[in-house]
Amino acid sequence: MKDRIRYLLADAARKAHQAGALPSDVFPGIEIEEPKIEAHGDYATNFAMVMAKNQKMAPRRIAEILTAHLDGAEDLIAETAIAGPGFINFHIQPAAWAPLLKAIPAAGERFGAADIGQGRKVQVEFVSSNPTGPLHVGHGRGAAVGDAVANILAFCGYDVQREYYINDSGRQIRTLGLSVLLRYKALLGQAVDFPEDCYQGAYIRELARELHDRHGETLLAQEEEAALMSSARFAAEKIIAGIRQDLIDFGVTFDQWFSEQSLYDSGRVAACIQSFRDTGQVYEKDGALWFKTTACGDEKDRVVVRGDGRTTYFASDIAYHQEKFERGFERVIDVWGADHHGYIPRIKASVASAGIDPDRFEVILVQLVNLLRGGAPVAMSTRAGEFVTLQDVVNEVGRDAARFIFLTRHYANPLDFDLEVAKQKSNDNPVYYVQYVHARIASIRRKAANMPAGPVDDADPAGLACLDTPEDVALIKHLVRYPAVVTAAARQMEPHRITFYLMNLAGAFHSYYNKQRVLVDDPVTSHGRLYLVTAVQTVIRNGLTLLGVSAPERM
RNA sequence: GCGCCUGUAGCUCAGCUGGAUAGAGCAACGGACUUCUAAUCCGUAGGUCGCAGGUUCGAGUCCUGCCAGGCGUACCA
Repeated sequence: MKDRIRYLLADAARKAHQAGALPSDVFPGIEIEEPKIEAHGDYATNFAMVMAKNQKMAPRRIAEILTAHLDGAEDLIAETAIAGPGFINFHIQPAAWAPLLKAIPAAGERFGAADIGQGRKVQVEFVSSNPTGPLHVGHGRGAAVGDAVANILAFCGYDVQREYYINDSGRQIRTLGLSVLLRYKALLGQAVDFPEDCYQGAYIRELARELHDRHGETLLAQEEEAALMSSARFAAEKIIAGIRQDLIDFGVTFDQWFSEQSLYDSGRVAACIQSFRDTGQVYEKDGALWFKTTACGDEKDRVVVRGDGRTTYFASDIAYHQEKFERGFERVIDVWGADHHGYIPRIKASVASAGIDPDRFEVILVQLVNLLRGGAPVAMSTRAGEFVTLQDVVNEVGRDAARFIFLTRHYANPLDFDLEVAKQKSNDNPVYYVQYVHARIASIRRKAANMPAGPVDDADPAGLACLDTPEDVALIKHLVRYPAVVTAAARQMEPHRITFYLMNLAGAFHSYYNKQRVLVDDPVTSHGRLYLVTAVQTVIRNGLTLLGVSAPERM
């Protein structure tokens, strides 16, 4: 619809210039917007105001000239008006709306998609929780955001790969191994001193029991280092398997699980460091090896190899991100917790050092989740092992409610997640409000199948012509907006735009439902309205699918 | 100190990359079920968009400076 108006305006501007009414033939881009106020019409443009300087004319005068040269628009535009400092407002013919619906069943589950990716390869890396414990709610938000962003980009024509990076190397894995090994020894009757910096959670004891089930008492006979590594490997594998299952239960799957350790095993980290030595991007100071990240805007240089010869976490990160780009991704997107924001400059610096445009590396920083129960904060201490796991939350409130709520805020804002509210099947809980639309329409369609209203999936011009009440038009206008919302969500990587759109569309539908009966005595009207609500159902389902939320037939 | 994020109705938040008179939900108050699902709808009320400047025809939106809150600022991961 906007494109048609844009075309008409461009045509009018050209004709006005040819007729000598406009001095310049240089025209700015045409922005069409939807006014907030109904009296300002269905669409409006600031076109006349934007070109005022160039044309050296008053905006309102230009608007008059433009509207006078609008041509061939009678069946589309009922009325134009010039308002304020020079807006042109367009009132669309009520009958012009309904035919737009035909695009929805025509595209079906692809409705809303625009090919802005054009097959370009994008990687979205998310969750990537350390395999030292189960996922908690914060990871759940990252999972919901990452998965939805990946869905949206894929829907919009990108070739998307989802990846989970496993930090299965370094000191924390040793700590995990030690924690489990100590609990294992205690289990076998040895007196052990359990240090405070070991993982305290109950799941560590559980892992120790499983370690015993698998290996019996054989680890006691091994040397300390060997036993520790056995314990660490066993525990990490178990935990990763648990994380993978938790994510499956949450509706999230990955194309690849990438091991940090593999970067060391393949010699990739060492090669990376060597190449930086060769190109002089690293230097020695105080016995350590430093990377010149300040050259790319970081506030200080960063250590890649410590004085004791061990590499830092940053070293493998450098190698990892270079490896990503070598795999051919045009864009590499990492979803991180907001507490990691300080790492962006150094990773960007490392990417730039490898001769890659750092803008191709993007980070989505997801703010933290405050878990509440009935308004009261739930204790979340990782160190003490007291935290509510993602699995607990999914079991308690359900996958759909959890995922939807995670996406009801811009990710840059902290989120209060109240378990009691998430369980409520009321207006407080928007997921049911949206899903209810789908179920209600499914119910109408079931009923219609038993009526002589005829087939509903073909557009009947007479039926469409019945869709001319203000309620019909309001609903159609909502549906027409959907593709633009998807495009904006993809460009900005902001899934919450779809969430809010769906809540608004749901409101428009529920309102319609209470005002207009779909199945009425007149079969032609019934047909038209059934066609309309079926289109609503399709858009609701498409949107929910992008968010990873189900669209139920019954509730 | 420095860096990033945030500040919009009593509460929780949107605001389509600068448009016209500021938008929802919750909470409050008053209404609507003999009907395709009341997990719904309709109405009333609620605002100095943190503060102060600046940019221009026009600012919640962009720029600068303050104020407040969160997070970060390791040869930790």
